[in-house]
Amino acid sequence: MPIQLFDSLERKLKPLAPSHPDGVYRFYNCGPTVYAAAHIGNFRTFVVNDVLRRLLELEFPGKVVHVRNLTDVDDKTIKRARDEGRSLNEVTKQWTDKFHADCDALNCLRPHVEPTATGHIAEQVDMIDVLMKKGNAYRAADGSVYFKVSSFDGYGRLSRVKERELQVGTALLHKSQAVDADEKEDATDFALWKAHKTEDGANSWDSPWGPGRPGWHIECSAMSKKHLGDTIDLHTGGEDLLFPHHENEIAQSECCNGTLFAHHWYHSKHLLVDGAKMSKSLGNLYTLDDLKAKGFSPMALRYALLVGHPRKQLNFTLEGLHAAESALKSLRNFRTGLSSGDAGVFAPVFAALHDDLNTPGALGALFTIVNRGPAGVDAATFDRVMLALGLNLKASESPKADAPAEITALADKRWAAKNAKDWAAADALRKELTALGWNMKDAKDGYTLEPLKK
RNA sequence: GGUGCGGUAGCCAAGUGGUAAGGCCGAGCUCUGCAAAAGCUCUAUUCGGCGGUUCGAUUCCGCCCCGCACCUCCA
Repeated sequence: MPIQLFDSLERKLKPLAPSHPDGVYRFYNCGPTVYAAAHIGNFRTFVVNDVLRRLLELEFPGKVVHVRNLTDVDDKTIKRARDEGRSLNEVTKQWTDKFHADCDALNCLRPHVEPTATGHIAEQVDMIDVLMKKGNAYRAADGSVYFKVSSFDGYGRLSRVKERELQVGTALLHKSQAVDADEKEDATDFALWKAHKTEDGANSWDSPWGPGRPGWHIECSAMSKKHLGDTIDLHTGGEDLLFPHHENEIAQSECCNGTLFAHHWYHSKHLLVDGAKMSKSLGNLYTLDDLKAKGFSPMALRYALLVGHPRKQLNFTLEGLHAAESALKSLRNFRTGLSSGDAGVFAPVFAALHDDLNTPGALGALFTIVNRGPAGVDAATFDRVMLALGLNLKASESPKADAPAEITALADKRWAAKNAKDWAAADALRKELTALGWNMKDAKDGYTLEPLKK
C-alpha cells in the first residue's frame, strides 16, 4: 500500500511518488527561525515531518532527499542579537546548536541538507534579479524590492486568498496599507529584499538594489531550487505557513522558474496546551527543557505529540505526557518478551501510517497487538514499527538518578531491618524515604532506589 | 466579516452506512511481610442538539448550538 497524504492545495489524499525519472523523492520542510529555544508546538511539526521522512525512506530506500532550512536572519534574530549586544552569528549559532540537541533528543533524523538563509544570499539575489527582469517585482524608493502579486495569476490557489479578500471586512487590509502604503504598490505585495535600516546594524548585504537583507519568503524558494531543483515532490510545514509564506513561495518560484514548484503540499496543525493556544502570557508555552525539568523523557514528548492526528489540533496536557510515559513503558515490557514470529500482524499499524499519517490509529493498532500478548509476535518487525515512529524505547527509560549518600544510608538501614524481620522499623524507614522523595524497590537480593515523580 | 477544522467515556484520542480501536486515570484480583514493579480482569446501549434520507446513521444531508485555528513574516 503506497503512502497516501493529504494535499493542502488540491485538498484530497494523494499517493506519494517521486516525479523525477531519477526516482529521487524531493522533500522540503520549512525549518525553524533560530533565535530562541523551540517550543513543543514547533516540535510537533518536526516530529510529524520526521515520521513522514522515515516512512518515505522505508518506501523509497536511499532515494529520499530531505531538505530543511534554518532561518538565521530576520527581524527576530536581529532583534535578539541587538538586545544581547552580540553578533547575529553568535546568536543563531547558539540556537541552532540547541535546536539540533533537542531534535536529537527527540530522535528526529537530521535532514540530508540543512541550508541557511545567510549562506544563500547570492542564490536569493539571483532569483530576485530574475523576477525583476521578468516584471514580477519592482524596486521601491527606499531600495526594497517587492513581489508584484497581481503579476501572477495563480496567486491564492493554495490559501484561496482571493476569495478571502473579496469579502474581507477590510480592517486588516487597512492596517497593512497604513503600514506599507509608502513603499508598496499594493497592500498584498510582499518583500523580496528589505532595504537596510539602522536597526539592522551590520546585518546587511550588497545587492543590485542597494544594501539590505532578503525577505523571509524568498529564502525557501532559493534554497529549495538550489538543493532540490525547480520542481519538488513535497513541501511541508505548519498550518500557519500556508498563508502567506507558502503562497508567496509558489508565486516566487513559479514566476522565476516558469514551472510547477511543488507537486504536493502538506501542513500539520498546531498544538494547543490545556485547550488553549500556547502563549507566554498564558504561561503554557513549554520547551523541551521545561518538560525535562519536570522529570519527563524527551521520548515521552515525542510519543505525546504522535497521539493526535497530525491534521487535527492536538491538545497537549501534562496528564497526556504521563500517559505517554506509561504507554512507552508498556511497549518496553512487551518488547522484552518478543522473539521471531509473525510479521504480518503489524500490517494494520503500517496501513494506518500509510493512510495520511494516521499516527493515533497506528498506535491504537499497535496496542491491540500488545494486548493479545507477545506469543508469536515478530521482534524484528516490532522494531521496524518503532523505527518508523522514531520511538527509541531504550532512550525512553527514565534516567537512573543516583541517590545521595544520606538516602542510600537510610535504605541500607531499612534493608538490614527488613532482613532482621523488624517490620515496624522497616516500614518507618520506607515512610521516611518516601517523604524525602525516593521510592525503595525491594528485589530478591537487593534493592534499587528511584526518585518519585514530581 | 472571510476561510478552514473540530465537538466520541473522568482526561487524551481513532474509526465506520450495520450496530463504538487504543492510551491514561480509576476499581478489583494475582504476586509480594509492606510498598513498588509486573501480569490479569472490569470500566461509553452510546458518539453536541433537532430534523431528514435509509431496513438500519455516531458515520450521509439540512438547520441550530458550542469550541478552535488562519486572514502578512507564529511550526
